[in-house]
Amino acid sequence: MSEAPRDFIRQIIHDDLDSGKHDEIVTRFPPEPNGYLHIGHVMSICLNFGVAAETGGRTFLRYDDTNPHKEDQEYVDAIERDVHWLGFDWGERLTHASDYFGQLYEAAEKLVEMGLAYVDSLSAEEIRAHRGTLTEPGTNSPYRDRAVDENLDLFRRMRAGEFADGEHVLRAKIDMASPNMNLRDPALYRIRHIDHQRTGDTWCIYPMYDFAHTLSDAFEHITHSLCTLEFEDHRPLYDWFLDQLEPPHRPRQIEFSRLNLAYTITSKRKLGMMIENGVVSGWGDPRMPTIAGMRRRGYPATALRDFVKRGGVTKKDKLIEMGVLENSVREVLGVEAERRMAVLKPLKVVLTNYPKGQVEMMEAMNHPNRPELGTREVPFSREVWIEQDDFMEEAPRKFFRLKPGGEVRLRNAYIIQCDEVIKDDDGNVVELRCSYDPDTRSGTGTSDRKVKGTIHWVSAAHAVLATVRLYDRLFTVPNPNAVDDFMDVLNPDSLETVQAMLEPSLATLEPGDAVQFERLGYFCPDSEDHSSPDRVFNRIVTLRDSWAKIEKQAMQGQN
RNA sequence: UGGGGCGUAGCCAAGUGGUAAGGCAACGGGUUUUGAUCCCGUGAUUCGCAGGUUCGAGUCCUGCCGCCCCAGCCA
Repeated sequence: MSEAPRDFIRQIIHDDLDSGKHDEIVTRFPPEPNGYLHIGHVMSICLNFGVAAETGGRTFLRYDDTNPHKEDQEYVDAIERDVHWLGFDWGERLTHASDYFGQLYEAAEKLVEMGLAYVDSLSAEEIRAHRGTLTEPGTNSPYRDRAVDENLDLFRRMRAGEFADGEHVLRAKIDMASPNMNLRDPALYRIRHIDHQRTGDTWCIYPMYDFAHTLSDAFEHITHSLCTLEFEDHRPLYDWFLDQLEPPHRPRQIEFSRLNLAYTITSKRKLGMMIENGVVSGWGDPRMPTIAGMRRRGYPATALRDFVKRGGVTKKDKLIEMGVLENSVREVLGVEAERRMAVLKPLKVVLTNYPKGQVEMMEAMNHPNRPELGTREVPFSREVWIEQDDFMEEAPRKFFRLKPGGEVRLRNAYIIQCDEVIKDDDGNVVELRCSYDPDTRSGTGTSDRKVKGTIHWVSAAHAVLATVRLYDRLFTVPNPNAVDDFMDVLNPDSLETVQAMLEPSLATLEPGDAVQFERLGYFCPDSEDHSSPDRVFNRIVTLRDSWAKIEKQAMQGQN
């Protein structure tokens, strides 16, 4: 058992185990299948499955499918795939609120019989008007004191389909003057003549969240029902159901704060709008904060779990910087990913003193800190591609790369010197003529002279072409949730596509394999669009880049 | 302005009356054929503010301030 951090929820759980209140911890992850799971859900999944696993308990994956109007099978399939991919297993415990529709209905009748629920025939608008406001108490519905028999009859006829949508609603009879709005006679059942994805047309009345969720928890013997802060006000209602119905197992609801990531949005509605408007390609677009998107982007599941662990579990509103997530991703990939060379924005270099037609195979380590991963051979020849950014005609003093007359080491190969810069009619640099020093070959060279910079390259004659997608944050402000219209703060440059040159060994890389393109970042073949002739790579995350910082600071100093 | 929560460094976060852990970021320095990795070092006389209790307060009490959530027949 790993040493998990003792956040306030784990403390409660351990206290309950120590005191003998519970012998076994049972939790549940209860998504509504009306959208894809996102980074916020990752936290809930890790928490629910985590605390149970750490204590030898069990976790249910339960679909909160009480509103057939919004739900779809596509989402249930995606949810299962995503939870599994994240590394969790619910075993036999895959359930649905709809599994309990029968028991839920019976419990509702029981409340009616107890005089604790009534059928209200007011319209939705009238009910709203009777509810009062945050500072003013509500007023009782004229139907509030219907006799039990009449309520029972009406409720049964609601179920039998005798009424149209909205004609009646079953309400709990609690307190219309409660300062807690959730206790002002909340709706328990509404009429919806619509097929349910699982129960078909068996039902035309569907239970509301509070009622269904509380009882589903009780039915499954959930010990700790963990949810987010906005449900804090619902806890008195949760407890009210338990107090009145007295199920044999009494769950406890505990709330924690959501995980918000800076520069992203997690509202299903808003993510859906971005898809509709073509801002992104779908729920699994690599820029999306969905599990599907992050998986396609190349984020390892272990990195996501590590990220969530670093965030902690508290009740404080949080907006976590992207850097924390990126750090988790780099930390995992830095160890696991093999190194390769690729040039994203190619500039041709001709080695004028290198024999035409000659090819040398250069040995390169697959991982500088893990020699056990071995080496590979990379072909070297007279013409190579280097990165455009690695050459500057008028370079600042601290620029350690190539400049006219300057020297640089080609990684795993030779030291070269820039002799001539060739430009087109518009003055753009299109080619560099350089000479190499034969005594400086990596590993076997006779010269031990050193140069300040080392750059990556790809032999032009052997280069494998690929489309590489470079991603950036989707929004330009840290908290797009806080602006009037999130579409106003979209980052227009969240996707850049380049035609890159890869070293030959990359030709056979498959989706699912992540590698580091040295000096550039971590990349992986795209799981949707990559194929053997038409290679498509995603940049998962860049490497830390202290040169970029120096450059930025220099720019700011000038302005 | 009713009710429910939350305020410890730029972002997270330990701390459970005994003298402010840790991570990320930032900033210095070292190693390095990735300006990566790795390694070393630098941060709170102070915990939203003001009083009070106490030998002693981030922890207890009082008042104030700020932020978040709630008026779906959504979850």
